[in-house]
This record gives sequence, C-alpha cells and structure tokens, in this order.
Amino acid sequence: MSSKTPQAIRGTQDIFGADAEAFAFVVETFERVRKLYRFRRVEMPVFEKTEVFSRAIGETTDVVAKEMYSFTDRGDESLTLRPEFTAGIARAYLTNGWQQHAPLKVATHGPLFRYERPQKGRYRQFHQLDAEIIGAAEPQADVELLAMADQLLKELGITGVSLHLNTLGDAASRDAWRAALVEHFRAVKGELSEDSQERLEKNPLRILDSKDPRDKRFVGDAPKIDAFLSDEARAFFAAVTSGLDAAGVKWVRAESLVRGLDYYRHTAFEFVPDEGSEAASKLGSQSTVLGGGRYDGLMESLGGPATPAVGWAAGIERLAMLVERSFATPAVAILPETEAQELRAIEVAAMLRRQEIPCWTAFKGNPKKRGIKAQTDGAFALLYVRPSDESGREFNITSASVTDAEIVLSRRVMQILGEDRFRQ
RNA sequence: GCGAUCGUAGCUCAGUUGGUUAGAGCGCCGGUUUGUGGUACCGGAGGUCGCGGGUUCGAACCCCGUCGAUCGCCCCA
Repeated sequence: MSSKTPQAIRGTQDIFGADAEAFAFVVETFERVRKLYRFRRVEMPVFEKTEVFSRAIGETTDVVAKEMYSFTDRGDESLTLRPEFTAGIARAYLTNGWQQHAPLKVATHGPLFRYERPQKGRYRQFHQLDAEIIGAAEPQADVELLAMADQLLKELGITGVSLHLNTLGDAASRDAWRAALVEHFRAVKGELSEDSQERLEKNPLRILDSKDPRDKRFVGDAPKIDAFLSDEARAFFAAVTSGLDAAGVKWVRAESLVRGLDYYRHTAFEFVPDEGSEAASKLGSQSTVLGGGRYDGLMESLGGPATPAVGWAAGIERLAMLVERSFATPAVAILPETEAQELRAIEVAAMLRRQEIPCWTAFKGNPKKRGIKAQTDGAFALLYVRPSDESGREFNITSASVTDAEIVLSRRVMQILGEDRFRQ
C-alpha cells in the first residue's frame, strides 16, 4: 500500500464480520446480566482531567508516567483519554453526590486507551465491560459482584476459564507481607532474573507472578499472605469464600495473585484460562479475561471521604475471542423478476420487515445473479416477485429451510403473503 | 523501552541459486447460458512487489535504514 490513504492508528482495530457480531453478543449479554443483578447503567466521559487518573492510580507509577494518552486542550488543561473506568466513576460519585445512592451498583462499557505496544489481545484502543459497587464495605458485595461475573461468563458460553481468588488483607497485613517478601527475595537476590532484581525495589509483589524459571524456584516457599492477615482480614476473606460457595461460584485460591497498584485491599481476583485449555491458546500471553478487586483507598486519593468499593473490568475483545457461536441470521432474499417489479419488491421487503422477517435485498443485477449472491450471503429462502399470473399468483418462494427457526420463518412469510403454494 | 518473524492485486497467497513482459484462487466489473439452490462458460479492470538508499550488467529476491503488521518480554489501571 503506497497510496496517500491514511492508515489506521497503531493499536486500533476495525472490527467487522463475525468478530463484530461476537463483540455485540458480549455487550448484549452483559447488559442482560447486569440487569439481573440490578446494576444501574452509567455513561461516562471518554476523557477526564489528567489529575483524575494520576491521583487515583499514583503519580509515580509507570502507567501514569508513560502509558496514558494525555494532551493539552486549548485552555491549556491537561486531559487524558480514560485508561480505565474506575477513576472516572469514582470522580463522578464524588462530584455528583452519588453518595446518596450508596451502596451504589453501577455498570458501563466502552472504549479505553492505553499507550502500549500492541500484541495479541492488547490494543491501544480497546473495550471493556465494567461493574462497580461503591460504598459497601461488606464481603457480601464482593460475593455478588463475583457471582455476576461468573454468570456472565457462563451465559457467554465460555468454558475453560477459572476464578482465581486471593486476599491482600488490610493495609497493615499487606505491608507486613510485603516486607517479608522483600526479605525473602533479597536473600537470593543474585540468583533472581534481572527483571526481578529490579522488582525487588520497585514492586516486590510482582516477583510472585514472574514467568522466569529462575524466579519461580523461589516463589514456592515465599512467605504467604495468610501468615500476615489480621483477624478482621481473615474473617473478611472467609466471608467472601463462603459466600461464593453458597452462590455456587467455583473458585481456586491463587496465593500469588497480586495487583499492580497500591490502593487495592482485601479481595483480588482474575478469571484466567486453565492451563492447556483451548481458551488459553486462543488468548496468547495476554490471558486475563476479567479482573478486579476491592479498592477501599481510592476515593480518598481523589479528595473524597473514605469510601469502600469493589469492582471488576473485562476485556470485550478477549471475551469475544472465546465466544463459540454462529451468528448467522436467517434471511429471506427478495428478488424482483424484472425491472418492472423493483418497486413491488421494495414494498414486499418493507412489509415483511415490519413483521420482523429479516430480508436480504440487492440493489442491482438480474434475478439469477441476485439469487446466487443471496445464497452465498446465507439466505435460506428465495422469494421471487413476479408479475401476477391469471390466477393472481405473484410470488414464488423456494426454501432450503434447515433449522427450526428457518422453517418457522418460511411459514410466516407464506402466511403474510397469503400464498400457500411454495416449492421445496 | 527490548527481541523475533513478516510486508507481492481489494483479500488469501505462489514466485526457482538474483535473469525477459510478476502469477493463481477468491472478490469486483461486463457479457452469454440456465425459469431457479450455495451454478456453468466467456471476457475485463486491478500491482511504482510497504517506503528510501546501497550492492550488481541485472533486485520482489542480497545488504542498510525507515515505516507498518504479527507474536513475545517489560508493564498491566
């Protein structure tokens, strides 16, 4: 391609065909399930003051420093395309007085932007589903949030994905655990990977999920969070797990599961493909399909009152990759026999569509070529619109109905047209 | 930010140790046939081989750079 046509921006996608249908199916299913759990729909701005994200996420983190799409507007204000939903929702909760609705259950979905190197399942503009419960400190909120996630995946027909669950404890538990980890790994620092030697200073918890075999040797006997949990934190986690069991949500304990940001407390979770599963091979190395946790400290970082909250987000593209399903819609092709029937064909198609019959139409070509095209496009029935003959017969439908839905549609079409003769 | 692989027609791809005028299938456009089932036949348009430089008598092919894509690392809100 050497023309002057502008190219799409790196890391953006033009989603079409079966992929687009799968994407829509994910969103529609999410909308349906969130209503079952009575999460209220919110629509959020795609951009916010940069401050919203930098304060929520932490000024110094890599993600804020170099992975946000930030720009200055004409008023010299630094704005950022949202890299996540949570910070914006937290801001709205504070600025709109949504405290009055607490505990507030909200859900949304849409595009997010992160300046990262694209790879399988990771784009610069990508799309997520999001669910949050704000203003509830109770473990029951975590349970309900996770039950919804679990049901969503089931209704999408996704298999081979499991809920990995961990607790990070309260602030004191977490700090004590972190200190013990640093001590543990520092003792073997020289034998760790180069990356992990750096993590030791910057982000020691991340050593736990290192992929490097040199690190994995020391992860097994690393200190466990359980040894550092306060009684309250232990009780909280026990309430979450027993609630999940009661709700029939399967989970596995993942002691190495951590979060990248410091504001997380207590529950942390991810739905990830089982090793060796089909889902795992479809997703490549970017494999977490849904993840979240409790972020009790976030609201304060935005200048609000201490407000407990828990939430998750899920990549729509990644979910769509796991959806196994045919999105073919049965359709009846409307084929005018000659040019003189063009208008009649338009009339017939309009009438059928008002009766919820999906119609395939072409804009030009002889009936033969239209018919062939219609078949390759998946039409199961061809309705020829002809000049009325002496018996008043105007239509000729030939149908290769296979599925029940197609047979039902064929019958309805004939009924609507008042025509009972049709050939198989 | 780092690494590997790859860039040929609208799409998927072939293209010999570097050697005349770069090919196929699908799609697209036009036509013929066929009163009807994922047709058949005939014809046509469409490519500065990602871009720039170099080596060579000669480059789609070799070298360097660059841009892009893909996959992985880092990171992962």
